[in-house]
This record gives sequence, C-alpha cells and structure tokens, in this order.
Amino acid sequence: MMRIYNTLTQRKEEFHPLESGRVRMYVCGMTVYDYCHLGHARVLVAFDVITRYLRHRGYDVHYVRNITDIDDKILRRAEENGEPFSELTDRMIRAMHEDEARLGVLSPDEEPRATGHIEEIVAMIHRLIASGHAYEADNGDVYFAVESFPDYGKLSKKKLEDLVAGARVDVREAKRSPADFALWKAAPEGEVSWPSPWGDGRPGWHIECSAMSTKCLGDTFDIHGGGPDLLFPHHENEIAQSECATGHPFARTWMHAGAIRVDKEKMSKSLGNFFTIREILEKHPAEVVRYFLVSSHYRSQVDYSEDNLVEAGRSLTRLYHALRGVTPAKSDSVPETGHDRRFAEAMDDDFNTAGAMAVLHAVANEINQHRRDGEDLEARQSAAVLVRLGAVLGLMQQDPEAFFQADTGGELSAADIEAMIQARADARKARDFAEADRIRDELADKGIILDDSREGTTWRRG
RNA sequence: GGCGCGGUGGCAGAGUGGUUAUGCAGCGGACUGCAACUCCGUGUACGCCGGUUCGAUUCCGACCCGCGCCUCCA
Repeated sequence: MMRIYNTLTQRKEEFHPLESGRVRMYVCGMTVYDYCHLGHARVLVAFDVITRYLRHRGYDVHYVRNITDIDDKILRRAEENGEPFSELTDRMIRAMHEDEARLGVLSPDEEPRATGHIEEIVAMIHRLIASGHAYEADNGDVYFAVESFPDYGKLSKKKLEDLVAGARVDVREAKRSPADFALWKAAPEGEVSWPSPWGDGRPGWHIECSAMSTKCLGDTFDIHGGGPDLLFPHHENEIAQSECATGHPFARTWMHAGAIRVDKEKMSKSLGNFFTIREILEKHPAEVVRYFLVSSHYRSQVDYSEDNLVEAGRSLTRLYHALRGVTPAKSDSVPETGHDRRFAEAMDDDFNTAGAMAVLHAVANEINQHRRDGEDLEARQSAAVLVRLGAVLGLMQQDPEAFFQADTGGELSAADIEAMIQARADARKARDFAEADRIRDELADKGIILDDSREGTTWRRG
C-alpha cells in the first residue's frame, strides 16, 4: 500500500489510481526563458524518482510534463536579446534537455508545448465564457471570474476575500474583481499573437496547463505536481479553469516539491541567488548532484551549499567503492531480499528517498562484508541488489571505474596516471618506499587518490 | 495580518509512544611497508514549558525561533 501526501487534503493518503494499474501524472515544467537552476533540478529529479518508483512497483505510468514557451518573460527576454522568441525558447529547451540527461532524468512520455496547443486553449476559454466563468473585458483581455467558482482557494487554503483585499491593483487591467486572472491577453500591434474570437492575442499564464493536461490525460487524472511556488496562484487557477470548463474534478492528488535554499533564503529567479544546473555541474559530477537532491525527502526544504555537495560526493563514493571490482550477478537471478522490502517500505511512505538511501548503504555494507569473507557469489548477489535498487533512484548505474575516474578536467590523463602507478609499483617492489610515497604524494597533490589491494592499485579522482 | 511547514547527536538527514536510522566528520582497534579503501567498536540527539500516559523526541496545548506562500518565480 502506497501513501502519498496530497497538498489538497494536507495529509498522506492511500494511493489508488483512477484506473487500476495505470497512473496519469502531469507535472508543470519549465517556462523556457533562461537556463534551469537547481530548484528546477529538484522538481525534475523528484518526479523522475516518483515515476521510476511507480513503474518499479508495476504501474503503467503516463507522465506528461509541459513546456511553457510563450509568456511575458519570454517575450521580454527575447526582445532584450534582439531575437525572435522562438529562437530563445528553442535554445533553452535544448539546454534543458541536456541538463536533464546529465542528471539522469528520464524523458516524460509527453512534453506538450503551449504554442502547440493554442486551439485547445482557445476552445477551453470559449467554454468558460459560455458557462459564465469568464468574460471579455473592454481592453480585449479575457479574464476568469474567480467569484464564479465557489471552491476557489481550496488548494492553497486561501479565502477569496483576503485575496481580493490584498490584490495588486493594475490600472491597465479591466477586471471585475481584483483576484480575476487573465486567460487571454490582447497583443499590442506587432507583438507575437494568435487569432482568437476575442482578437489577436496570446494565452494567459495558467490556461495552457489546464488545456494540455486535459488533452493528454483527460478531465480527471491521478497526480499533478510541480514546484512549491506554483501552488498559488498557478495550480489554484488551473483547478478553477479546469473544473469550471469540464464540470469534473481535476487532479486527485497534488504533489509539491520543497524549495532549495541558499543562505536560509529560497533560491529564486527574483532574488537572483540561483545557481544554474550547468554551473553546478562544472564543479560536481552529475550523479553527486542527483544524490544530493535524492538524499532528502522531496517535500522538505534543502540547503544548497558546497559543503553539502562535497559530503554527498563522499557518501556516494562509499557506495561505488562497494561495487568496485565486483561484477554484479544478473538481477533476475537474485530473488527479492529483505533489502528490497525495506526499500519498498520506505518508498511506499510518500517516496521516502532518505530512508531508501539508508537501505542502499546497508547493502553496500553487506557487499563489503562478503568481500572481506571471500564470499564472491554472495558479494555479486548483493551488488546486484545495490544496482537494481539504485536504478529506482536513478543512481548506481555507472561502471564504478567510470564514476571514480571521470575526467574532471585535471591536468593528468589516465595514461599519465597509470604510468606513475607503474613506477610506484616498481619502487615498492624494490622496497624503495620513499620513492613510492613521493609518487603517491605527487598524485595526491593533483587530486588523484590511490587505493592498493591484493589485486593491484586502483585510482580515483577525489 | 491571513494560510502553511519546520526546529533531531559536530554537520547533513530519516524515523518512532518503551528496542541501531543512515551518511559525513571524530575517536579506538584490525588490515597496510606507511597510507587509502574496507571491516569491527565508539559518541549524554531529539527548541522551551506544561499536559495526557506506567512511559513522550514521538500525542495535546502554550511559548520561542526559522522558513515558505499571500506578486513573476520550480
């Protein structure tokens, strides 16, 4: 039995998909006007792990993650750059896909784009107007009438009257109520636009997700996820639009990832305290970044710091050390172990990856014990367990040597290092330990750590 | 102000009404030419104050502190 925390009900609930054995999931992806930062990585990795675990558990998962490729920020950035908006968005989408791939994030099954669904968006707005939930304003914009939806605020637990009282007043807007939000924005002459019954314009921010999720997954689906700052207003507005347009309940379970923080503050575009994925990957192996993200629960806040990433690297190193020099048995040949069960127990409880990670370390310890005792077969079987459980978290899929020796731009090539190791081996054979240690120190200065064993010496970049 | 989340050992980070999280760092031992890796062992942890209970870090209440959303942000 799986339990998932549902933002809508504010509690963990038993998870039962609408259709037995099949999970329909929609996650709000990126607005592509800049490179992805670590906060985006958190969401990407969190829902990647969720998808992997659901599949591991036997569900047929249909995972949709959208791309918002038209909005104010995109247009502004494109204008600053002096380029067509689609050139900007194409570039950022490519970059995003690169970042994802490096972090081991599997592609969603569908990746719909707002600009590819203008028809569906217009149709949905049309229905909302027809049913009295939206209206065309004098300035050509179309707004959602928040007061027409009694459930408004049910996700973010906000009261409409508080929102109205605190709403920002923009004199250019022609809203009936301050809390109303745009479904369609009239485009000024010369700006990117699509034709509509209300004149040329473009979609408001939230409507694309309602239109695309409904199109890809149906009126009602199982899981809707996204970053913490999407809860309000984005997701609240999606619910309003979708439930008013279709007359059916929208997503059943709402999942939100926790924020990444830097120096006790949320990492965000507006604060400017963000680190892009590619910046971080210049300094740390991608799997270490992933390990860092997965090592805390997806809903908790996480503090980004160099120290924390370094520690994650050490911890992951321990796991790979257990695998070093061991050829894992075929996973199929290793029946379910207590580790598999403990792992599943942790993951069944709202995807407790931190608990699952402890199991990985227990398996690593077991491998090391078998190796100490010369139990090769058992070691290989345990190694298979480590790799197969790691796969569910998107970890431990590299060859250990590849992990240890990944070229991080050091001055020494693998061949240089091997030559020095050979020289040291010769010195040791001649019992010239001063020379042997000199070589080892020289390598250590350049970030190369040697590990001696009965089978010989291996090296890694530390 | 409204709504919500959290305060766990040196650090990171799970969890539980009474029994070992786990990792990093530290310390002792084994292994090693010496290290590294690994193994074995080791540490007065649960913000504060009340309450419920045979027993609370775990439940309830108050308080203190931190954070998030309420505006574009994953």
